[in-house]
Amino acid sequence: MTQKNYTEQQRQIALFAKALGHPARVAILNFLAAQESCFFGDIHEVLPITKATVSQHLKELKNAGLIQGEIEAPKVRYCINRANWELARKIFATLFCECKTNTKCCE
Amino acid sequence: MTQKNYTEQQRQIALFAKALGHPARVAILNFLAAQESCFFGDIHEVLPITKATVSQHLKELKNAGLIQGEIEAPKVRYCINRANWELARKIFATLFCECKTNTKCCE
DNA sequence: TATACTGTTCGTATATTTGCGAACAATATA
DNA sequence: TATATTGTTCGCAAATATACGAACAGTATA
Repeated sequence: MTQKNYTEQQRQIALFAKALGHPARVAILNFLAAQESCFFGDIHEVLPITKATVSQHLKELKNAGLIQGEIEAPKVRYCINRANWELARKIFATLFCECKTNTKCCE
Repeated sequence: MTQKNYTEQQRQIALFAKALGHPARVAILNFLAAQESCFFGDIHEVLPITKATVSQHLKELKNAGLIQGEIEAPKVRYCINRANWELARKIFATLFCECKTNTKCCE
């Protein structure tokens, strides 16, 4: 089989999508997107999982570049990474508008 | 801990996102979205993985509702599920537009 | 300095994902 | 009827993901 690689765009979409691929992480993003920023505890409070697991999910979202956090001792403040959030918005919009026959999209 | 469940919307996003969470599946969707429909073999031809694995990825996309396939003996024709494609487009657009301070999005 | 508070990291168990070759099923063709 | 073509399914191995409690680290407070 010849070498058929995936494009950078495809890898980037997959990376963002993977981060969005768990309800807890979607809930975290919903929560963060609805406000300027908030503390870890506030996020933990609205989720049905332990703090260890919340911390893990936050780490993944951070690795994907969708959020960022900074220490504000003794708490940690989290917020959406606006630049990448916008990038993600565009990249997903592009993907879903690449449909040949759907007259309803891209309007 | 009280019961804090995820919303249906959050589960749906996670479901779609999970399906998009692998470059091969993104490539398949790119390929399918660019045309009316095509056969399994055409998809396999542009991917760097074996047919067994391609078949598996197609199954996942089908389970997520993003594509559909029908037998056209001895081949199998696949295409985007336009209704759910549009739903996905909307649901992702909504997610990414729920940002409080980003002036660039939702324009 | 001791204690409380806030999160992260570690270790572990379990489940899911990814990928492959081989076997299989169904139809088409020689 | 035998053989080729087209995909799917099976069985397996390796890698990742998910979740938890316990331990830990850092700062604030008594």
